[in-house]
Amino acid sequence: MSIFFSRQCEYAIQSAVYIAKKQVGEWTTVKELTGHLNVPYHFSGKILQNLSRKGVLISMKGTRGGFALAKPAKEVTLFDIVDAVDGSAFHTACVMGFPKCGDGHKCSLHDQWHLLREKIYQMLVKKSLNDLARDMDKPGYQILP
Amino acid sequence: MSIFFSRQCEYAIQSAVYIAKKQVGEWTTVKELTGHLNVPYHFSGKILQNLSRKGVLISMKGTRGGFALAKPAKEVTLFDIVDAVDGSAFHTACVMGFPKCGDGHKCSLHDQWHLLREKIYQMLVKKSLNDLARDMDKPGYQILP
DNA sequence: TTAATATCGGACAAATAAGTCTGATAAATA
DNA sequence: TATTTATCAGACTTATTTGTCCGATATTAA
Repeated sequence: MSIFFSRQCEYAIQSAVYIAKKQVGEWTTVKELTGHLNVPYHFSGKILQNLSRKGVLISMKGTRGGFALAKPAKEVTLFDIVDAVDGSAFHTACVMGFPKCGDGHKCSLHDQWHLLREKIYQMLVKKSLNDLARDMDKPGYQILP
Repeated sequence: MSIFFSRQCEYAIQSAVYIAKKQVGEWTTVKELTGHLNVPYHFSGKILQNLSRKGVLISMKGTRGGFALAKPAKEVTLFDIVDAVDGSAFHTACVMGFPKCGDGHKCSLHDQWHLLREKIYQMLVKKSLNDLARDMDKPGYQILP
């Protein structure tokens, strides 16, 4: 099911994109979010709480409360979300899991994989939540209902 | 721990590389394998049995038994191993997990990711077990003890 | 034929990830 | 102030992955 990110991380990304579509100053509740996304209600709560502990989101309790981005959507990258949820171990670990693989003893895929994962990193770090939200509103890109 | 492949798949790859270093006609036992690799004994058995069910390995019971490649190491690609263990869902699923992402409704990363995963696929399908075994015997590439 | 040594099959146990529930707390509104 | 509605914290359950155990079967060698 999940390919490169954990399922929790996929949920986090989708939620962040949804929230990034909102006007500045608007709050998004878990109820609204899970009404539009295919994410379990209580699990969503956990994920958003985690993102606000990590400083990606801010939260407000009470009747008109909810979650919002801690920074402008232009300044939050996809990598920020991934890093907050899954970490960035993919940047150092051997793709085939060889324990000794490193600069001294490189595995047969080491250099190739290094290049590819750098491209993946660039893809994540260059894409802001603003980019994502904008793209997914274009015709042919619509995904969220 | 595991980055792109499941841990079981990492074990399978490492085991396949080890076996590919053997002469044609030699059998490798689970005991020998787990003596050299950092893979749990009984788990290793399961993994190799699975690979032989999938036709990647052949097996022989009894005193001089063990496992061996079903085909010459030149003809077995890394993708064959990955496909046998983890499948090839990474080829079709949306990297951010958007349920409706497809040719009609592409997500914002769709095309970029398509390119990258094709490069990953090429990396896997172009690398034979023979290549891997050869590379990992070179100085600076040594990983298996 | 017997003993030793290997895979095979299935059930089982442990660890991790995913998902749920409940009571507490804080903010807004009546 | 009381009620409503939201997040928050932690314990809990379920599902999946990882890892273990044991008895059966097949092969070799004494």
